[in-house]
Amino acid sequence: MLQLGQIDRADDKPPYRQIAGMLREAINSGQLTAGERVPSEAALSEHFGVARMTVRQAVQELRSEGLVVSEHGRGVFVRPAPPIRRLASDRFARRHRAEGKAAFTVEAEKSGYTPQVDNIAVTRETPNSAVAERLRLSEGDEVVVRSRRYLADGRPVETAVSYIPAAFARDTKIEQVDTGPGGIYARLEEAGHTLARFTEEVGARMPTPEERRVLQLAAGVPVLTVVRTAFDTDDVAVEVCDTVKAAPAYLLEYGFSAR
Amino acid sequence: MLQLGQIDRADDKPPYRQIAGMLREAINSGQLTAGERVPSEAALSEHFGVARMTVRQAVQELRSEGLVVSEHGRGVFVRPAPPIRRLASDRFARRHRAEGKAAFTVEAEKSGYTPQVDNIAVTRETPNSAVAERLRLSEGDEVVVRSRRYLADGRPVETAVSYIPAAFARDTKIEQVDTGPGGIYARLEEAGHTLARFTEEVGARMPTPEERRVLQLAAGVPVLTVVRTAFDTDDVAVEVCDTVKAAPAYLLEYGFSAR
DNA sequence: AAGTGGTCTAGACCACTTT
DNA sequence: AAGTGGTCTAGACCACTTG
Repeated sequence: MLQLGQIDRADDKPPYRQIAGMLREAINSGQLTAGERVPSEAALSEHFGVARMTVRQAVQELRSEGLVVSEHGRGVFVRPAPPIRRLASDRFARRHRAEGKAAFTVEAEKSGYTPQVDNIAVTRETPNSAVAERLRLSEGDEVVVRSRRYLADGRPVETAVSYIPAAFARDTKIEQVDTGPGGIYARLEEAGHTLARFTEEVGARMPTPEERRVLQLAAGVPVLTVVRTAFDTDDVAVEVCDTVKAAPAYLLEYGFSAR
Repeated sequence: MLQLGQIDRADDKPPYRQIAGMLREAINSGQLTAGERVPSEAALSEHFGVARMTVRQAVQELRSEGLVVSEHGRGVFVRPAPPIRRLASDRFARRHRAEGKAAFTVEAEKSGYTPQVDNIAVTRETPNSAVAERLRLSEGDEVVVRSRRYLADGRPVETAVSYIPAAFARDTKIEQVDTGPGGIYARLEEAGHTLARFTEEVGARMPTPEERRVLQLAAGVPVLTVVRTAFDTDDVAVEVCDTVKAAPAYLLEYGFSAR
């Protein structure tokens, strides 16, 4: 059974913080390991001699740090660290497309998980200003919007929305649900837009409730946002891809020169 | 005065979520703008006809999303969006060092804020395995550890810890608090380690309580982590720099080729 | 002094999971 | 049925900020 100290009523830190601190320490020191159940709120409330609401406040603090997740009717558990997926910036290299593989498939093979894509939707829309600016579109130009969700071993890890100028998608499979081997980048290259370079803008924030639902994120888990723009050999922006990734599941790798 | 609806007791969503939803909507729709005060807990509790604890739970939800911040004795305020600092990957270009400017100074000039560095500490330590591995050090090799905190217009935005193999720091200013114009990269180059390339590994997570304190982060604000490794022209790793950035204040920009 | 959020109590009923 | 977390009530006292 887990050993826990007692509250010091003389301490200026409020009881709920002291309790949170002791539980955090138990997790960090390995007394409570990943997946293990934290003592029930009733047990903690009795052990520390405080009201249940006070214990709940302590647990809430750990939840918001992402240290534990609670499951209704089962208990509170130490969050197991998900396998980290390293994304190297060569994942869009032409040699992969030449083999008919999309970027997500390439990563999956390298990291050894089962890739899956669902919730694919394709529409045609007038882009918002951020997308229009990146694609240097004129007022009224339309884009093909491809949204989808990626899963690794059945767990959602990322949502992505691609925006391709409608003019570039004409007479290609880009506007169909199945884009064929190598994905949209392969289709763009066949249409004469040989890809030359990409830029990525990386940020992080807390997810919206909608994103939490789609990515099945526990409370207190942030997301990484990556907006990628693809340019062809004429330095024309041919695609903007807006992705939202479950932060704990990713490590992004970039390289650049000192010149 | 802010217009708010009423709770629907027949709705399957609990009252506190309905209240959180209405407040979130008021913020997103612009009825409540950045910096503005949210109605007091007493006022909300009376308006909705619920106990104060129920209102607090709603506000807690918004706090954990980073939408609002509360100030003891003053009220709850819509969080103003901080100015975003875009970090381009040319910020370590040699031309900047040649002008005697460190990377942080370069960004500051471009973005128009006042840069500041404090909490500088320099020690000599045996590195942990992650650092030792990146620097390809042998058992027992020491590193010079330089830690500091960066502020923009007086607000903490980033902490950084650099690890430089002690062998490379010998007879340089690297082990002194003031490293001179152009910073440690300029000193490394003077010592014959001309820089060739960098790699960066980017992730995001919730901050530790210590990081929240040092970066003065409100509850529910994630951090971006960037681990940069610098290589010289012989492809020897000469520095590892571990940084933790307040996520809302940053957008990282990277470019790479399609080859 | 008045108003604000921070913390806490001692209950209650509910929904969910497991036995 | 028993145990778990989820939600809620109706109070209380405190610390902090402002007029």
